[in-house]
Amino acid sequence: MKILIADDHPLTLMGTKSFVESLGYVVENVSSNGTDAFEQILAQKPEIAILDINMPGMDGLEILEKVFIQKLPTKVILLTMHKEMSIFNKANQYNLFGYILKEHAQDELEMCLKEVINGNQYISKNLSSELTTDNHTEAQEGLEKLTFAEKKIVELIAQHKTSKQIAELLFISEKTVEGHRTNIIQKLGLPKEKNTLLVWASRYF
Amino acid sequence: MKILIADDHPLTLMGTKSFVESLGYVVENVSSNGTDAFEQILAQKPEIAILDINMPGMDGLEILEKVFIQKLPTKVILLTMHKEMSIFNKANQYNLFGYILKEHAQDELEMCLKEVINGNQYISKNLSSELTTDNHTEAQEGLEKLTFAEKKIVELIAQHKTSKQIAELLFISEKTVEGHRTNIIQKLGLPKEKNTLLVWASRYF
DNA sequence: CAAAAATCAGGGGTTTCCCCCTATATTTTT
DNA sequence: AAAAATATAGGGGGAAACCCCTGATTTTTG
Repeated sequence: MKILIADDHPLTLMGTKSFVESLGYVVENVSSNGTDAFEQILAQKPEIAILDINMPGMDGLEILEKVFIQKLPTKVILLTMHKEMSIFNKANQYNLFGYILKEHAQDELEMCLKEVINGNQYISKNLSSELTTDNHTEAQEGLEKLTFAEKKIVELIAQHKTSKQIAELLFISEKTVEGHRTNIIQKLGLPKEKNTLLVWASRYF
Repeated sequence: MKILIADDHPLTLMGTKSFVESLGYVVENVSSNGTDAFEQILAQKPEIAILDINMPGMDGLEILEKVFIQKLPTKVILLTMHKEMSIFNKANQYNLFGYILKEHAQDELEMCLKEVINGNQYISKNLSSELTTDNHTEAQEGLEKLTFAEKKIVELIAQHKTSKQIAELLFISEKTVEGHRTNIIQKLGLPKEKNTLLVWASRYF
């Protein structure tokens, strides 16, 4: 039973590792960034991967998506601070095995591992009650309305790229980028002022 | 040598605890919220308290302040994700003994503990290089360079007014506003990209 | 399969920001 | 008194953002 744990915060990584080990499991691989974690999943094919959602490079959600698409045998447990239903919903499309809030990890991780090992899904009990009190959703709610291509463009706008530069980066026409911009503004419900999208992206992305 | 550790994330708390213990120290108290942590400091008077800054109830900074005001013997080490100079500056007014970024905890905590036990202050080596990207003070410093008329214009830019609208509001020519804009950008040292002033004003004003 | 959605691409237009330059009146500093 | 800073204002121009409109291809979904 090989278990991989990935978290970009070293202390949390160590904490998770020693906690899982205290439950009697063997942690064979640890990783502090998403890209490395996925490579290890590819190479080592661990039975279980406990992944933080917020990581540099590739986040837990992206790894889960890749694992699902490539039909890898690794069962993914997402460990996160995010109580948002949106992330959970997204993750749930990719055969997610476990979803646990970091705050309740100590109470739930043991049960979760047992269930996941038996092939069952385990979702944090506290999720349903807490996802009502969500804080910074204004931006994330907006982002959810966007398609993948649109989100990519918002990301580049936040990096102060112009439509021309974005077009070059994505190998598409400047006109396409402009079209996306118009749609994004529409979807986000931004006021009809100049550069509101730039300001929005700069602030919330 | 009694050490107290407080962190609201159980996994990070455990990680920090086991790491500190692996360095040969004894952790006598742990706490997952600020209020409880301070009560334990009051009751147990540990030599050292390693506190997370972001905690519910009372944060690390508030605890540090109380410890300082009440002249408690506990030496406080703040463990944080925040690279901001502002927080460090505030903390430094209260006889802060250690300031470590979570990302570098593994490299620095051992040295930090040694120094703090010897009565010395230890500040994260990585702080100095990273605190250049401080937001609040940088903005305020920038504003101080501006004249009264320029500040007024920045204020209106932050309210999403265009140069034309600003001109009408201030009963001056649009060209004057544009001239001020150019000078403001110059004084603030903003990069030569479009709309940087708008983004700057929106964010920092 | 058919409908809907996403992605791509173009024409044409307006407004805004920002740049270059110059210039004048007033006030402040040296 | 001379120099510097401040606030004012103008000409002209380029780049970008955003608007309107249309259309095609591909992918997803019912």
